[in-house]
Amino acid sequence: MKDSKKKNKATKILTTTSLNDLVQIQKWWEKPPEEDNDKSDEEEETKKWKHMEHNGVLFAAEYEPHHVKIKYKGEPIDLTPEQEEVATFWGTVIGSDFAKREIAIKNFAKEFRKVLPEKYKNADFKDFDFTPIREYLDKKKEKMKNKTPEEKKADKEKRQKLMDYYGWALVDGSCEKMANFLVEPPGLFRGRGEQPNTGTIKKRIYAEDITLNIGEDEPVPVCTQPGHSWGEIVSNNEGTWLAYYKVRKNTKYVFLNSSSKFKGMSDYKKYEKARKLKNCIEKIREDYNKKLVDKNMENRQLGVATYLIDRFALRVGNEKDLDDEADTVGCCTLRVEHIKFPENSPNTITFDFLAKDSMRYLNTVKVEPIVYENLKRFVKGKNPGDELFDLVKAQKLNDYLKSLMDGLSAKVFRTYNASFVLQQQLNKKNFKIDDDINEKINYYNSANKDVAVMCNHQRTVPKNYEAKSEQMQKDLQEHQKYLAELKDYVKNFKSNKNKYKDSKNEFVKKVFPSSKEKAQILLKNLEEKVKKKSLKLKDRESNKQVALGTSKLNYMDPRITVSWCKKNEVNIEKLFSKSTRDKFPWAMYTGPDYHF
DNA sequence: CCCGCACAGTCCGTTTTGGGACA
DNA sequence: CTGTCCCAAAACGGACTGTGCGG
Repeated sequence: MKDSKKKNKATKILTTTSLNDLVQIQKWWEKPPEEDNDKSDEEEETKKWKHMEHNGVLFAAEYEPHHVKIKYKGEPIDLTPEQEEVATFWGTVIGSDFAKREIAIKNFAKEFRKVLPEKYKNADFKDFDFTPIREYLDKKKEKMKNKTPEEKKADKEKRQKLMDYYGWALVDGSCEKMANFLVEPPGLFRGRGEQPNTGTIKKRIYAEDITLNIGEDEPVPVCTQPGHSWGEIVSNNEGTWLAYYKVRKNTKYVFLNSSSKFKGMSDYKKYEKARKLKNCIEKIREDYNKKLVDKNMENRQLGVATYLIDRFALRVGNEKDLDDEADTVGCCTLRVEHIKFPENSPNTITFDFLAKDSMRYLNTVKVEPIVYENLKRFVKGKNPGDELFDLVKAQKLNDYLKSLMDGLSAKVFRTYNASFVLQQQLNKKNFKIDDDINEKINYYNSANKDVAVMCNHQRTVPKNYEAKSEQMQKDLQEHQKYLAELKDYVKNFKSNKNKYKDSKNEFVKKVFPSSKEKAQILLKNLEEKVKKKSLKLKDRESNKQVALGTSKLNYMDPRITVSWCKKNEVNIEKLFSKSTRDKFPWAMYTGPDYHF
């Protein structure tokens, strides 16, 4: 058979060759991709690869019935494996915040009823008791936890084997890590915010649902799902995806990891584009400022919308399908109800709306008088639910931006603003080489924080945050007290010798050594410790609702960070984790003089 | 008294998968 | 609209840290 021949070839290349031999880093950044000023190259641009092979995707394991019975009005009921699987979906979430949400309950109850035997079709969902399944799952989890080290090691090796087999793709001569290869397992859909589909079922995906993308003459990956075969095999080298399938309306792609050439190059281009914007930002601001006083209302709205995107790093705001998606907005979809004009504060507006991921954007800001006047005018005579920019859609705004700069779109402003702010903040302070490393890191983090706040990157405060904070506060105070005592002890060593005794309270073991030298060493260490604790506490508090990672990974030009680290002799590992460094190989060689 | 070690709880990096932009 | 890719927070899980105990 033709296919089995191909199969062998795939196995041969990707599994018999040592990964170390295959991973040849292509240093594409040594010859950075040019802006395509040469039109004849455009066709080449759309072809992303010549050769691509991989081992396909891995499916979630088949459902294994556990035969634990849920109860209906206190009585255990028999379920088929199919019904039991659905019941188990709920079993895994009961007790969580998710399972308490009204939409989740409503949607799941409907799904559950669909698969139940006829006699329960009109049953009240509240009469079902899933706790037996929950208890079973908890026990299972406990068992997993209590595995012997040998068993755990075996599990790990098994996972690693799968990773070695599925986790890599061969693209144009280099072996690249994949971002994902496991097909999303069946379960409950967890929408964010008031997502209308929260709690509905994500069906099991079969090989027939998968479309694979491989090179024209490459071997077809082995389908490891018994009794099934791939839906479609294509060779589309205008895309960078390796496979896709649909979960309801959403297309799920299998892509390469962010360390790959595909991702790295487009990241590089993204930041170069943002730098290009930096070079013509004055001209662009001039242009949209002119629009603010244009006679044409559409142009005015265009001007104001662009102003908001530039000044406040708003997203563009495409239109959404509210039947399937949560009611969240961006700039062009802002409604009258999302903006307030606080009394007695001239030229001040308050934004309050749900943005991407249903994250609340609440911000009171000063704007130019002409912007203020315009906004007042846009809301006049409209209902709260009416669109603020009724004459401007995302498409139109981006068309306008394109006319100002080649390749400009709304999101470029976010990248530009984030990188610009980081660079500015870092420039503000000059460290001496031997300044405290923790202070340097802290300073960088606070610059990072400014960016995150601007981009509205939030995180939920951890459940035990307050309690932990209080404890840390007390701990710090005790250490400070001890520090003062120890200082005094050292300073008046002889006379104080009997005044202080070693002691231990809840937080700190106080030691007063009998020799002055020992006390001095201790003092020095303690000073370090107190400083560190104090910094950490401050950092923790000011970052409690801010997520620094998103801007670090997606918005701030990594070369700014690398350059700053070199200039200030800070190890990059202090600021970029392993995977972050792997994501930005092209930025790691940046010198200390780089400027965004 | 001090040191090493096990254990638990927390922290933090990584993975997952849902949301959004834009051609 | 669809197709593709970038962005996003939450879930997850392993590493770290600090603590208490025994030798």
